[in-house]
Amino acid sequence: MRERYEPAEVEAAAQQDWAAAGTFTVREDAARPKYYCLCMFPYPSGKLHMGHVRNYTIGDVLARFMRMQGFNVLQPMGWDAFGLPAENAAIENGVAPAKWTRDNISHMKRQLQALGFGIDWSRELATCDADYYRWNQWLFLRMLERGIAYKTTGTVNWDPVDQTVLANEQVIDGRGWRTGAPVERREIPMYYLRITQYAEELLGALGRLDEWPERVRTMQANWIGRSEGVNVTFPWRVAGRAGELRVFTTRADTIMGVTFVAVAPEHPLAELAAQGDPGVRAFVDECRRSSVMEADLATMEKKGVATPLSVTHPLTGADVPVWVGNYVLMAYGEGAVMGVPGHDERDFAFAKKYGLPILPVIDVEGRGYSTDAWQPWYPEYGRCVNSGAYDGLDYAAAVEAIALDLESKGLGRRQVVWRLRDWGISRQRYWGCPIPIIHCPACGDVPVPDAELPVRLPEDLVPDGSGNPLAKSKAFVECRCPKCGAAARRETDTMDTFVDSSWYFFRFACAGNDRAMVDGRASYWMPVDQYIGGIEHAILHLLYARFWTRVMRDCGLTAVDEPFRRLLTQGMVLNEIWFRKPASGRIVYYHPSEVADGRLKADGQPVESGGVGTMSKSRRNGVDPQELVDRYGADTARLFMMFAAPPEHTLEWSDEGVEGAFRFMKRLWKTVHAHVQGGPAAPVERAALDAAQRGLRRQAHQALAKVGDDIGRRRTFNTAIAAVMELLNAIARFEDASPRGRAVMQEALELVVLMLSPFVPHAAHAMWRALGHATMVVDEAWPRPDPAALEQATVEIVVQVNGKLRARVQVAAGADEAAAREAALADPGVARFVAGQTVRKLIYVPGKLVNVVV
RNA sequence: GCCGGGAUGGCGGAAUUGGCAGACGCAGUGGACUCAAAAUCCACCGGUGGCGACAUCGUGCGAGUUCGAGUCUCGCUCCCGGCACCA
Repeated sequence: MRERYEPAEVEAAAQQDWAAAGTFTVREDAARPKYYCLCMFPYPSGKLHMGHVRNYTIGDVLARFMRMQGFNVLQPMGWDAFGLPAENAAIENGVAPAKWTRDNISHMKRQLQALGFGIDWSRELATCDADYYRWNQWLFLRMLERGIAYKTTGTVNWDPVDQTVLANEQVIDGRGWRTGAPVERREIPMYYLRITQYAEELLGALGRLDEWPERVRTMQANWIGRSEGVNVTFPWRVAGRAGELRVFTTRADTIMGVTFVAVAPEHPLAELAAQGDPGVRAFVDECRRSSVMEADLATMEKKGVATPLSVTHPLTGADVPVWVGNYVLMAYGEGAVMGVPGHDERDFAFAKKYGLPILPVIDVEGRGYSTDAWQPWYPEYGRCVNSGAYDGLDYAAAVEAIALDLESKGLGRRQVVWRLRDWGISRQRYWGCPIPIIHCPACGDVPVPDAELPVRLPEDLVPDGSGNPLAKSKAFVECRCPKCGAAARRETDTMDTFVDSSWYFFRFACAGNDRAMVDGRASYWMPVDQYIGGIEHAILHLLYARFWTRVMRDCGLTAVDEPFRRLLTQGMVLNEIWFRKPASGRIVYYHPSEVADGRLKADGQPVESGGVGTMSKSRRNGVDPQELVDRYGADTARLFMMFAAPPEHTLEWSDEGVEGAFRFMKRLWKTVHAHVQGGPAAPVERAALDAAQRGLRRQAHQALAKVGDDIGRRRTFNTAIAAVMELLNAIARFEDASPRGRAVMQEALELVVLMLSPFVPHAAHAMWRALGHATMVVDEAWPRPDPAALEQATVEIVVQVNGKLRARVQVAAGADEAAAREAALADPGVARFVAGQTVRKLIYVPGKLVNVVV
């Protein structure tokens, strides 16, 4: 063992030893309990960022810890390799997305290896490989057969200059990101997956995901959005035509307060009205031109237009005018609402603006209602008034009575409506998984036969920003109809990349099978025991994966329905933001390393602080993990990230903090070095130790118990590391070169190395060898705390008088209340506060505390 | 607007079941070593009063429950995140 800690040398040697032994290559083994530890796979954007390092360090610590607990641990890694950035890079640099992606993968793989993650690389996959995405296509065809996948028209953002479809993130302030042209809405045919069919199950099962963060479960529940209500029919008749307008409402109790109905601009009734009314036509067309994004819709002014149509109130028979409103969403419920201005804020505003009558029909605890101005309590539940037969009923009774009456007339039924919508997976993009459909002029849309899968994506195309290069590739598009053999066109849309990430965890478990999507190996490994990734995937990715897994289950491919048993969402990595705002021109950002005490090092002039924020290229506050590893080694980088904050919190970058972690590594190394210079130590003779030796031994075993609990149960890696630091501080104070002292020292250092080995595996590997072991520390079992070491003859208890801390006294370990009372009252510090008063009561918490109440 | 989470020293954070507030680290201060600096080591490090022992206040604000509250209850303030014209 060298005296100096040389991370580069230590880390290369450890990695070589692991590789030579095939340490992380795992096989299914029915005799051992399995543990599948998975981190969300990265998008190969170029190089690793700090968020990756944090994510994969958390996973690696858990994987190594569980391995030491005796589990057969699988920790795989792959690449979420399809997506828009590869096309953008192609547009900028003229490089094919395939080459760009694969170059990035090989670079990032080397970086991951340098960080020492215990990954089974034999299972690596990239979603852009045909032997992966062929199974996307295969399962898509099964979904078509089962009616889970279907085709219908959908709305997209259309850039009229580039003649291309834009993703939502390519629309900036309603304009195309490259052309600046106002974006239009377009209706085009797209494929959808019927996730709504699984809404009830996806929502219900959230309750059983008790090892997921509450936050994520709530977010998913809100997203799925279950509403119970009544679907009400308003019949209409106009110029010889008749029909029924349906609306959904959760407030059937207010139905007697309906003074208008409003339909979405895309609603068939709006179209009908527009045919005979230029005013309505103009309004509907205006709505169509506005943004497709709902966030924008929400902030738009509420506007509407009256139509010449009216409908019949299902209970009163009154005529109710039909309006078209821009605030009515076609995609939710029936695309139409009943207007109850008395008790709905939007309807109230709408009625005020257009002079529609406002009729209060709910009385809330006798509070006075005025139609002059909206009051926040107007939508509260109460008793029906102005409602004929329903007067006096409360919310539940009124809904019940009204639903029954509507049902008996055939003009309504109770209904559950979901906010969740079906998943549109068609993307008019090149770099994605081709949708395996052939369009035949005679046979229509024909699925590609299984035997012809995969439909391979040509890898030599270079997008130029206008349209989808696939559509321009004759070799790809032109084909024969599988049914009739006639000339046909291949579908050029590709799948949403969320499809790729919805089942990759199954594929890791049965890598390399070219005959089936999954096999028996997947039933050994699945479900994933611990999944780790960013909170930004709390809704879409995790919901799609839960859905896709259920589809696989219903296709008989797996018995699992929840893919991820336990979920950890790690916080983001933040850094300081510094900038200057010139009088004219754009804000200039400075890297925190260029700034000291609020001044730019280069010119000594002040810069403005933007607080802390996520590391990003645009704000120039990123820290490159590579520089960190080059300078301090992977172990220090890993240690700092795990120590600086609990895994779910945001982590503020601190160069000083990294220095602190490095200092700790050097101190630990030096301590081990100094110890092993003394030659081999004898085994600990438990019975023959003096007080100081027993003390260190107790601290070591206490730390061991805490660290095991912190990693295994609490996942508070920061406190685990703090406990080891505390132990090392105690070790440093322990100066005892006697044979017995050296034996205790040897044991304590071995425990430190074992406890730290999940965090700093390379240094632990070297120090374990230095401490005299032929084995690799990575193969060691997690030690059990020795109960004998934890025993104490006396314990310190705190003494309070009236709840205020007044003294600490030593009592025998198993002391009863009488003994504790005696010791407490005998203490002079306590006596001072008790003197002259009567002890009314005495609380004793054994081994901890006495509270004297006077 | 609705839902969720949070607020503890100069900073990141700890206090796990209602029982010693501030573990551990960073920054800072003083000292040792050094010609000097870096590195390293030692000590101190919430406020106020006191030479000191010690006392006293202190976990966003206001109440409450309790022998005892950072932790529980009620009411506020502010911050962060999610959803958001969802009928």
